[in-house]
Amino acid sequence: MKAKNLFFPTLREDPSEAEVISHKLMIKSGLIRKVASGVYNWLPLGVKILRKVENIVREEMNSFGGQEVLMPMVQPGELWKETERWQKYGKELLVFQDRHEREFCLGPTHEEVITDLLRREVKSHKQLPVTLYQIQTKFRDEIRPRFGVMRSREFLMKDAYSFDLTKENLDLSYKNMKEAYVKIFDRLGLDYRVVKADTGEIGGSDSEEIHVLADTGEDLLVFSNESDFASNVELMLEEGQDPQSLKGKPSPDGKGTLELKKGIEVGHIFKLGTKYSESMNFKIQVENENKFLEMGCYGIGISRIVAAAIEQNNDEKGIIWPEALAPFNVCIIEVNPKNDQKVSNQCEELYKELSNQGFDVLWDNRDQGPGVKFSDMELIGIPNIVTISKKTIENNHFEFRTREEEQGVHLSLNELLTKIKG
RNA sequence: CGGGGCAUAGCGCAGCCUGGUAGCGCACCUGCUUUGGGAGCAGGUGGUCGCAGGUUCAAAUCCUGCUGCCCCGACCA
Repeated sequence: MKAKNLFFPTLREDPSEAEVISHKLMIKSGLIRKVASGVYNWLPLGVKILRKVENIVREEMNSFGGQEVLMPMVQPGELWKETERWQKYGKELLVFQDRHEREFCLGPTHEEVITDLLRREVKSHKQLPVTLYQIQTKFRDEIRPRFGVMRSREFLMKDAYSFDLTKENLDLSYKNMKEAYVKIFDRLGLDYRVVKADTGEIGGSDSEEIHVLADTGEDLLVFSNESDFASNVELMLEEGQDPQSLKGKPSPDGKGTLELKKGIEVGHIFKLGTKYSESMNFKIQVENENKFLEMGCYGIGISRIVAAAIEQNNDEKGIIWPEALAPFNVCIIEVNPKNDQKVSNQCEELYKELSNQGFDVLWDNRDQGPGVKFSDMELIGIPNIVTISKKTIENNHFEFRTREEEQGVHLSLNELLTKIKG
């Protein structure tokens, strides 16, 4: 893509509305703009990154046997009354009436809708197990939205639901999903941990969270320094206990002592058991018995991952995208093309060559000085930077560096291609 | 909802204390120059000072109410 055709309004100064680094950088680099508190526009560059995350999640969901569906954002009140969450979910549930004064809510999650869907369609154990997922916009009327898309009211989420006949099979589906999650977060290239978690309002038995480690995280996590014990502190605290008091204590599994770290919750997997199948009467006959379905639910905060990735990967110049999330693989900085007609020509050639090789290239052909181009490309975090100028043409080479390097190296076309392929 | 802060040009801010009809930097427009790290000079465009009411000869400035936004807390798949 040519930068002239990309709508990415970058800012020179820090936006006054943002406090945490990821929020500042997302606004500054033209990924998002605020519409209202906790509600954001995603601009082209932001959408590109969102899609990268989505696609990794989608690929792994599919390869682990999940099937994609799309459920509505607007949900009828009756379903929520069946599970009694119409009352219990609290004010986070944004409710309203349609013109016929029927009650609806904006979906903060989809257990009710998916259970309703499957109880109508699944009549035999032969149709099981089934795991469905969607990537869709959720709305939770947070008491205090904050830190941009990190804790917004409207956000993009992948939510998956598994349906099994027995607890043993639920265990398998859960384990399967956990594997998929590990695969996903490995591919995303983030420093993350899987920790034991509270099951909270949503109910159920086992539950684990996936956290991206970052000092600005809202959750405190405890780890053993010797074993793989890891938990959200919530689970370890007595009433009124100071989390810091856990530090240095022996790990509950008897191996090592505890240490604390902060994390951003980006995924959560649950064994729901029969909580929803019972309240919504979803059962299937096996032999002479009617059995309630064993359910699991599995969330990933897609938009939150974008913020978490930035929180973990930035410097004073801007974002440093992990390869898997970068909106472009390479940018070509065209330095002062008016100096020499050949500059643009060579940019065009390289642009075509790299594109043909399957790279997503951003050619900065804007009518700007080199300083602006370098700063912007660094701000938006393109991992590989190629510079073409009168000088590089006279010397018959390309200048190349990665986002994190200060100094460039001089390369031939072939060397450049190998380098970018990494 | 409790505590704190902010609201003045597209963005970042000053002016407010001590009332006299709005300013700076960046951006934007025009021209010339410049061209490897956010260019220079000259000229220019752009504001119901968040909204409503009050005090006053006169309000961005003082008073009251409201709204929005941010931060801390409570809350939170």
